[in-house]
Amino acid sequence: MKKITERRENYLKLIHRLSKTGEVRGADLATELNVKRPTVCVYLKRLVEYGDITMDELHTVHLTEQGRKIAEATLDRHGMICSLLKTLGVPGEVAAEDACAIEHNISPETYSALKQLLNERQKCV
Amino acid sequence: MKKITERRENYLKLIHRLSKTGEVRGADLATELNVKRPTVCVYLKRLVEYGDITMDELHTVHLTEQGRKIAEATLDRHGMICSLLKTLGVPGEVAAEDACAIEHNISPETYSALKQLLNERQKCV
DNA sequence: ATATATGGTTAGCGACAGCTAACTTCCGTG
DNA sequence: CACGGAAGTTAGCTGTCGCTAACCATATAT
Repeated sequence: MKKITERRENYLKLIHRLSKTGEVRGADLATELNVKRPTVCVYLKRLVEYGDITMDELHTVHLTEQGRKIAEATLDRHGMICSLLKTLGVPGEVAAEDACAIEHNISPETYSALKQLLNERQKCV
Repeated sequence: MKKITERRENYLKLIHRLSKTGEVRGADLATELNVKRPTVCVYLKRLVEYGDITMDELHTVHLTEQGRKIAEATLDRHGMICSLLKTLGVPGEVAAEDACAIEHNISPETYSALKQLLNERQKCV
C-alpha cells in the first residue's frame, strides 16, 4: 500500500472535498493545489497505481474505498486540529493553515490527547 | 538569508546541542541524523553559505550568531510543544517525536496560543 | 465546418536530499 | 618511520516534486 505521504494525503483530501460538489478534473486539482496541470497529471497516475483512485474514460477522478479512508482520516485530523486551535483563540484563517501543516505528522497518542483536550474545551462552552 | 527549511532547523538544532558537550564534527552529525557522512558534508557547505555556521581548519563546526538564533528559536518551539504534549498525557518518547514534526510549521499565533495553554496547565499542577 | 480554447499528456529540465564508491588527509600506534 | 583506520570530500547515481514547451483531443461557437 506504499507510504502515505503528505502529498498523497493532500491530493486525496482535496479530491474528497471536490467530489461532493461535482465531477473532479485534473485542472481543478491543479488550481486548488497551486500547481500546474502536468504535475497533477503525473501524480494522478501514481495514485491510480496505489489504488487510491480510478479514472474513467472521461478523465474523471473517483476515490476508491482505500482512497476515501485515507482522505477521511486526514480530514478528521485536520478538522480536529483546526477546531482546537480556534478554541485557543487562533484566527480561523491561520488555524486552518497550521492544521494543514500539522495534520500529517501526529501520532495516534497525540491525536487522542488533543482530541480529548478539544472535548473538554468544548464542554466548557 | 534564504528560506528556513525544516532541514536547516534540524541541523542547527543538533549543532547547538552538540556544541554544549564539546567539538562538533560532521561524523557525529551524520550519526545523530541517521544520514551518511557525505550527505552532511555537502549540506554543511550550504549552511556556511547561508551564514549559519563557520568551519575552522580542523573542520570543526561553529554556530554564527544567526545560526544560534535559528537553533534557539527551534529548540524553544520544540520544548514548548513537547512539554505541552506531555502535560496532556502523551508519553515522553512519542511527545518528543511529534514535537519534532510539528515544531517547524507553526505560526506565531499558534505558538502563542499553545504556550498560553501550557502555562495554564502548568499552573493547575 | 472550421477555428479557438480548454484540458490531458508527454518529454525534458532543475533543485533537493539521500546514497555508494573512491580518494585524501591526518593522526595514532606499533 | 610506516601503516591502518577514521573523518572529510568528490563524483556520480537515484528518486521526488516542481516547472515549461509542445502535442493531442475534444468541445463549443461562429
